Amino acid sequence: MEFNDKQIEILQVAEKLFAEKGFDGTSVREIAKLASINIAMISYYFGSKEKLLESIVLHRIGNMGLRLENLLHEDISPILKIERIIEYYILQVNKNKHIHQIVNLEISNKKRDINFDSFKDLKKNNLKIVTSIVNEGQKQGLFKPDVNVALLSPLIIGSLVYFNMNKSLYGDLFGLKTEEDFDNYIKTELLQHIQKTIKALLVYEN
Amino acid sequence: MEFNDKQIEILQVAEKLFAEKGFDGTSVREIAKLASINIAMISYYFGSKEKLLESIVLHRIGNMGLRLENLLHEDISPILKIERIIEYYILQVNKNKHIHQIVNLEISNKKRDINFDSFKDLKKNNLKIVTSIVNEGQKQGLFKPDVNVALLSPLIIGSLVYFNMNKSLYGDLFGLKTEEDFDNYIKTELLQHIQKTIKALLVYEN
DNA sequence: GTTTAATTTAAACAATTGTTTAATTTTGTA
DNA sequence: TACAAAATTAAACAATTGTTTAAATTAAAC
Repeated sequence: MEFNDKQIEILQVAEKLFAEKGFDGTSVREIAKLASINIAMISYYFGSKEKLLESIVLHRIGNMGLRLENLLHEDISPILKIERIIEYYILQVNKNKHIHQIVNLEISNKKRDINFDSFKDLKKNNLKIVTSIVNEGQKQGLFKPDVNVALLSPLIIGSLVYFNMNKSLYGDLFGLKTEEDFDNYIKTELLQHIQKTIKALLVYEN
Repeated sequence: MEFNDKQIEILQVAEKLFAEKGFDGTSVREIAKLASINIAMISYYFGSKEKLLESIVLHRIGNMGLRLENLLHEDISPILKIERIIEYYILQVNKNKHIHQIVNLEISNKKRDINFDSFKDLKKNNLKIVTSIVNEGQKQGLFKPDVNVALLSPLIIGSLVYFNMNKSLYGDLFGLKTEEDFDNYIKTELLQHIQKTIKALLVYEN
């Protein structure tokens, strides 16, 4: 699926609004207004409001091809690999927070019939890579056995999502005022905290 | 605020629908139909749809008074206390998953002007309790220093929320088919995994 | 320059939205 | 039983929803 510049502009505006106000909470007229186009263009280009959402997902997935595979064969310690993966997850999800917000909002919405399988496949593939790295660390005697690797990403992404959802609370607690403050905190403190946590879970103390 | 039986019935129906389809995705007519009442009763009892949502929050908060305080003064190890707290969190949030789903959906919705401060206060109070328990463990030399306690609940609740949101994915991965399977998995595997993680972060290895 | 196709527009469409009205029924009280 | 208050109803309200229409404009092709 190829999108021209005008279509991409619409996708971006809609992505922002859907993330902020939800799919049902956003009207096509709002999108049209903010994108400076006629309402009819949405149906003209995408067919319907629902298909617009599907296009957003498709468009974002296409530009989100993870490069986790590269990590696999790098000649660094499994510990460092895990650290890098966590950093990559946090930065990636935070950079694309709008689409993640949308997916998180809509994925469990029972009335919607939108296909998020591409997201699911992405996650399954990432899990395979992380699993093989953990196995590598275990073979080298660095990592503890009996770790449920599939539950690591709920920890990483869940923490980030919950942190972002409760901006008001954590803004109070950590004195974060601007959007930039939040971004900085996530990229430093929160990231390090998650790395520390997962290392504590995986790695033997020296 | 006191609610009669009929009002509570409406609150429960609305809570379920809001959680499943979102606030904007649920019409008052749906609620009225499922609760077997006339549409006008919603305005009559609660004033408006928005105030209905506020009533749901109020009603749930009232029945959610945490008993974490009791744990504080029990004569058990800080390690056990932390385990208990995590168990309590998971069970409590999972039991009230509908209202948590709603709050998570709506708390970051920029168009809504609903007061979730009661939730925020609850969280701040819980944080105080957890902090004092962690300090206790640190004084006893059981816990490591330099742990960001405020980031523990994103880990706990975030993991659970993310797990619940991605039912389809984790259903595939762990072979969970029914709602009961999920509930069981959460109360056993996921709970233990989170306990293990946080203990690894906090407690010195023996 | 003419013709065809693609884009853009304003207007209209029917359906649904949350809320209110005014009449009716039920309930509780004296 | 008679009265007043509360509860319930169907209908109407105006506003907003997503989508379509048919005409007008622009761009591309020949």
